[in-house]
Amino acid sequence: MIKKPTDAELEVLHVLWTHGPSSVRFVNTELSKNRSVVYTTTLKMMQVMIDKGLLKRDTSERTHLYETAIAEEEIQQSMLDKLVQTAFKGSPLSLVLQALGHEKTSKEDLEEIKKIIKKIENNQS
Amino acid sequence: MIKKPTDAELEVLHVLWTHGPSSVRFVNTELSKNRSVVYTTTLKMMQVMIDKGLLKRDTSERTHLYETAIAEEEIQQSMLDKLVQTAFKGSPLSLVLQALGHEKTSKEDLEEIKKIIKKIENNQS
DNA sequence: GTTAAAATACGATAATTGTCGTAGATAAAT
DNA sequence: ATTTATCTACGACAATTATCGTATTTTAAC
Repeated sequence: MIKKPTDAELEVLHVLWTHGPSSVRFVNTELSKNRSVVYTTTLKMMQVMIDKGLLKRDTSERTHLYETAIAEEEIQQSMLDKLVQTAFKGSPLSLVLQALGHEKTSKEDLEEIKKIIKKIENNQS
Repeated sequence: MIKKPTDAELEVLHVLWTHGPSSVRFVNTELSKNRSVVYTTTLKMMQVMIDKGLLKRDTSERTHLYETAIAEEEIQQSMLDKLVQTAFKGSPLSLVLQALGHEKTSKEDLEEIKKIIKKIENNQS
């Protein structure tokens, strides 16, 4: 079972997923674009995330390089599952409908989704 | 902007969404089916939720009746949006694909989704 | 080589969340 | 009417999360 990252931890993961292995300095700079956060706060958080097994790091150089220890898809899935359970009464369908219904989904996106559906249908039959 | 309910608060909301206006006693009994929780804990939580504006209550009787102050859809949408931002790089499509890809979606569910897609397409053209 | 800049480590604290016990009020049961 | 059960209010505390300051080390600049 995956321990759900906190909101602040997700922000860090987001940076690492997007930019790959990074220094604390870089992550902090990215976070600072959204909100005010002190360098050592980011450092401390990322150290805690090491302990939790959410991150790995290379300490061979003075400036340590951090990367995610868990695949993005895995965490996404785990958070999706959790959201379905807690907010959508256990119904993934309900979640998908809500997502489609209220987002202004583009034509291209709809095509993508139809493709996936066909794929699933083929596998089922 | 809606303040995101905590996990424990979501459990309470879940009960109220499912069963409508309820007493603390009833909510606590429901929660107890899943995990061990003391009556006053549930009471305190629901009182806090009143302060946060997540619940309303009728205090005209000795046994207060609580109900949700925010529509289920609104909270669902707000949590979806948040998840999309934090875990899916801002792409609702990515979330939907992930949800469809990993869940064993039934034939019936797929039909439902196709219906929604058609509906959206019609509105767009 | 001394100073300045940048990095890590880590403890302290604030803020939030979750938990529970006790007190007091009200109603029901006997 | 006294006891018992049930309810609310609320303070206190533990656990988790988030934030930051200080100390120390290491590199770079001068």
